[in-house]
Amino acid sequence: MIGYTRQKHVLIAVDCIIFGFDGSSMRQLVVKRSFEPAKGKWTLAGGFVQPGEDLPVAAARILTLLTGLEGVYLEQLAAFDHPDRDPKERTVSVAYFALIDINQYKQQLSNEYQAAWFDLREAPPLIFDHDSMVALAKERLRYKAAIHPILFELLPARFTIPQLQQLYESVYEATFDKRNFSRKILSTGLLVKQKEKEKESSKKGAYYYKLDKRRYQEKFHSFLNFVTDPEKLK
Amino acid sequence: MIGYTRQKHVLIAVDCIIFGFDGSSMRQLVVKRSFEPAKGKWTLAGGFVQPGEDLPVAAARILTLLTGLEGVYLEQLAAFDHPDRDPKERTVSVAYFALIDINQYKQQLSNEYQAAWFDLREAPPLIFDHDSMVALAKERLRYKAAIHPILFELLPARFTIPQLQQLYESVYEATFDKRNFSRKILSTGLLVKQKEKEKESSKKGAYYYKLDKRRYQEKFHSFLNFVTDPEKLK
DNA sequence: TCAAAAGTGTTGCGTGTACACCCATGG
DNA sequence: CCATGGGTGTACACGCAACACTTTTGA
Repeated sequence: MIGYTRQKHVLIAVDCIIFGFDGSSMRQLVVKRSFEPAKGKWTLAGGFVQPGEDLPVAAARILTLLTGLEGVYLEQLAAFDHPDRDPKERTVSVAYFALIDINQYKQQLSNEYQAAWFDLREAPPLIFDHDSMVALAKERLRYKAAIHPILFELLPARFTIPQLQQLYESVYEATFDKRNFSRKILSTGLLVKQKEKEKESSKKGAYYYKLDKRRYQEKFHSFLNFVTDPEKLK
Repeated sequence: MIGYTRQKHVLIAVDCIIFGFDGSSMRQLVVKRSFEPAKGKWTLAGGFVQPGEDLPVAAARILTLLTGLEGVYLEQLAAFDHPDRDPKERTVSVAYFALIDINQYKQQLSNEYQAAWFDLREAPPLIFDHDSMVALAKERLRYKAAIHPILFELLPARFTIPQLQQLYESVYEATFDKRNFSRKILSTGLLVKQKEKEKESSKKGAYYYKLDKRRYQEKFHSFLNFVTDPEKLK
């Protein structure tokens, strides 16, 4: 407990792990770094926190800059600060993970930043400690999605139950029984059936559903226990 | 994405929420701040991260300084950085929460720092945003303890099942059925019954148990579901 | 008419919960 | 001998998992 003078000052940055779902597998958005060190290498979207900004604001700014989207799901993951994580200067980075609807991203896409979506299982190595940030984010996503209905953030406003199941299956790299899955999902009372069907991916067509926003807010903190097997979480 | 030059540097600090269990209720350790601003007010144990230290090392250092204990359970909670959270200078603080055996603390107690244990329900207001750090830590503790067997960190090496139940009851501010509780706890296979009994708090005496360290490591990530009612978690 | 995906019901089993009585002992 | 807290067993209900067949329709 020492006074403020003579304390070392550090840089403070934010890095975003951005998840999306392309209809069949989970993807993450990474960019090519535009400055030294490690220029041209793949990296998480990130940047320094600006004066007057707090961390969530900085994370949201970076996300909007890259995707054109606002109001997306954003959650603080952890602070990373190994003194030598950035070779140039001591930088503390606070990682955030974001869940976005990949279709909206496509509409907004500007090619200003060299960004690319990679399948989570085939992503290239990233700079510094970004790979461990991603690993932690994947773990947290599984953990949280087993308990709270956050995966809806990855889908468009209208979606079908088979699409939702595909999403859960790719997050957990597992398969679920479709009868049990739909019953469990519907029993939450979170979904509202629509009159229209999605007819592209099958002949019969699957009914669209929408989230009941009111119940979603209310029930967000409820345990849903989509995944019971503990091994799938760690 | 801008170069490093001309970026603002900030102070980086660590604050520790230290939980203990006195046998009947949950307590937290707070200290009187020894320097301006807010000198003399109650605050979390904290300090600036020193050059060459990373965050967990700084948190452990602060904890050892205050309690004399080493190797205690320590987990990163979140980074806090409202630009005006510290009135003197922009400081990013990373909060950690610690679980310690309060009896060991008493043995090690040095009065060098003006520290005090408060019942969680009767703690005084703390400076800056420390109250919201504590609130988040309480939430995280409940959340995590519902899933992982972390509360053992708050007990001595030998403990009885009634003591353990008292601990869970004070964490969740609820009461549990003792028959169901002991069955559930014993079914984890985490406990080893001892031959001796604890005879102070009852005439019959309650058997001591110890943690099976090997199984504790193995099963740490398992769901235990001690608390099923979702309302108790948020 | 057939292939491909959507949708739906039942049963068994295991886990959680509610609940009541006996045991050991110090005073 | 009695008051206090410790320890145990059972029955019921609910939730989860396993499992197969019918429906729709585009090609």
